[in-house]
Amino acid sequence: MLKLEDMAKKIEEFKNEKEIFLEHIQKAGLRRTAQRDLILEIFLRTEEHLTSEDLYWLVQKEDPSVGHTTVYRTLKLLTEAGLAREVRFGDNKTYYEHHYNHEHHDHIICTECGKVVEFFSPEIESMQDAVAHKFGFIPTHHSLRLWGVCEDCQHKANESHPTMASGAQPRVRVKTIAGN
Amino acid sequence: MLKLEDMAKKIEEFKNEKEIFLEHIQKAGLRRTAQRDLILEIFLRTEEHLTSEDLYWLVQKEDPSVGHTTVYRTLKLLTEAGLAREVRFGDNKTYYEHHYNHEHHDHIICTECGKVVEFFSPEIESMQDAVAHKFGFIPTHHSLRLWGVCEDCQHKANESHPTMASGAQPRVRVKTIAGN
DNA sequence: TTGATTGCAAAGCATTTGCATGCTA
DNA sequence: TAGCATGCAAATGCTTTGCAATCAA
Repeated sequence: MLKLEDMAKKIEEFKNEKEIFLEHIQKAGLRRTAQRDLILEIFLRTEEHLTSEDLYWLVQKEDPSVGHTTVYRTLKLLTEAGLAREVRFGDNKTYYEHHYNHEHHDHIICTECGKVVEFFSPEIESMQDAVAHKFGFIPTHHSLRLWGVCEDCQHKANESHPTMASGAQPRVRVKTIAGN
Repeated sequence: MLKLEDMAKKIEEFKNEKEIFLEHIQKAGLRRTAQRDLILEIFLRTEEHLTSEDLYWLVQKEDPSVGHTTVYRTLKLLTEAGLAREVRFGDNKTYYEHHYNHEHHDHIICTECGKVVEFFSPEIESMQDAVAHKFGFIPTHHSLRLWGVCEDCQHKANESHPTMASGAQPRVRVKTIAGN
């Protein structure tokens, strides 16, 4: 696919997500505001896992008047609208990632450097549903996280290095193709 | 198996877990104290998912002089020793469950009543390992949680009822046999 | 005796809430 | 105009930390 087409698709996608958002706002009897528009805008253009805090600082750069609270509240709103998804990687922070128009996926997290790889396994998905039904549950959603040592960190294993547990490590998000 | 044998096995298991604990304490150059003994004791005899808070109150009943802090610190210790495992069900609390001598398992959580069912699926387990290796990771551990509506709540679906999101619901732990 | 352990109070941290003010529909 | 939204400060809830006193080895 051409770059131009990629961009066109991206723009299209943004438009759709904004429409979804406005629709949700209307249905819920809420109001469209400049802050919500800006926060959504910046959220959409950022293809990363980010915390409310992260997003807050990005928003700050464009409009320093926006407060922490509004970002929190808007992220909840985006989650309700199906545009964002909450994820946790074990560092006791809530990350948000795009949800609408994005394939569902799970995460592998490196215990050494904090790198996060996204993957998708249809087999695991269907077995999860099977298990849920076996216990009489109608499944709604799930969370699967795998932890381990990534290739890079296995090679660095000789050198001494701090582990993730011992301090904040930069988190890297690695885009990945489907798993199985 | 006779009840008597069950009890004998239980006692045996407790003894082992205590030994593990003492061993861990020794290896780490730490010290055995009355508080740690008591907290471990009560943790072991409680076959539930419990929070530090929960455990604190149970301990209080037997020794009101023990503080919150010590329970927190001891639970961390038990986790390091491999006797406890931290779990989260989405209500933003850290639960602890027995880990040593207990089969590894995952959880299905009812989104309506908060019921938690434990299950184990060897197939899912091995697929998880396969996925990790595919991405170059050496897997260490994982967390799989399924959410859905349990059988009871499906039947109650006609009556009006609050959802879990709208308030604290009693959490029930259901002991379960292996999943697949 | 030495240094780990405890309990209290205080601090942290992420998140939520109360409320007066501002703004959308 | 009605009432939702905002931003600040304060409150919350869970967890950790500083510290003086205590206790195990």
